[in-house]
Amino acid sequence: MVTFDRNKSLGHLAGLASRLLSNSLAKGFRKAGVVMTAEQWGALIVLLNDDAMTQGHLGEKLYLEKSSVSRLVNGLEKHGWIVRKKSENDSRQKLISLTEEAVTTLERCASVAWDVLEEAQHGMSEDERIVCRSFLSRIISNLE
Amino acid sequence: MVTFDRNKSLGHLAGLASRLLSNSLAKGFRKAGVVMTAEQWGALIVLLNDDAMTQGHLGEKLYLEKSSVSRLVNGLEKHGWIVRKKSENDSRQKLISLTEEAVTTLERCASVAWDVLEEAQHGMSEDERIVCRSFLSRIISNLE
DNA sequence: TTTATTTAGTTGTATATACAATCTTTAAAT
DNA sequence: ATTTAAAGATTGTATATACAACTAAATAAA
Repeated sequence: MVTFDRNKSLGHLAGLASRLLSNSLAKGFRKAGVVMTAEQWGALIVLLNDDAMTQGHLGEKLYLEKSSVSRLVNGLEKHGWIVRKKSENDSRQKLISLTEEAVTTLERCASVAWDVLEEAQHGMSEDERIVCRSFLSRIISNLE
Repeated sequence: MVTFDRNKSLGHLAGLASRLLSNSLAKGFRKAGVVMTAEQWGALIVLLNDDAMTQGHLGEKLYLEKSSVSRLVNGLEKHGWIVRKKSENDSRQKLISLTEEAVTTLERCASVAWDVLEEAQHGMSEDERIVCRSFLSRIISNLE
């Protein structure tokens, strides 16, 4: 007989924590008047810190398949948060950069994101938060 | 200026760890000759421990919307891993139960899942693993 | 230089998931 | 008893993601 206690499984816990975080972020943004998913938020933050990158580079940062990047960027473009520009050096590449509107919107979302992260880690000391993140980083590097 | 270090964000780390775990599981199953997603695996394990439950009950266990359960169960049914039976007490309900084939398949998958979880937690002591899971549980209960 | 290979993105297809709308059946209210 | 409300499940629609196949452009090989 297979016995696998799913409730104590790392996979279950990581998946659920991640999903609840994403859902809370999206709900918080919506309540603040911004229709934005957690994944879009993550991608825009990457672009905010390192603007005008190719889709391939964005995919490396987000650890996403190029096809997933393509569709994620489609959504960002539809919202008017980014623009695609053909690279002059290499016409296969498309450079993604944030619009002014995106920067304004991110300002509005930042406090929401902060609050959600705070709620998620409520009752955890700063040291515990650091240890928690280090465990997740360990898992990531183990599986990369 | 918004400054949000995504690389150190809990959301980023939890999301990526969860996604890598799911991908590794699916790849491991595929390599073992079973085409099964991590989510399907999770649902089947729930059913293995507590068979013949309604879709609503399954959704509670998995923390999924009923519409998501409906489609997840469609997939399981298509694979021949579960059957839907109308409840006799309440004809709105559908009782889900595992097939023999599912049990056999789960046996084959169990060692793969074990190996992936082991790989993910490589270098972590048993105590650390427990602490890691408790952190994730804390996050889940904070957001629930 | 012509051909073969690699690289960057897109599109097809499939599963995962949420939210809203709908349908059917049961339970509650009048 | 009839009407209203609630509950269980499905379907429509949208985003997220992976994998495979494909297109176009740049590089390497011949």
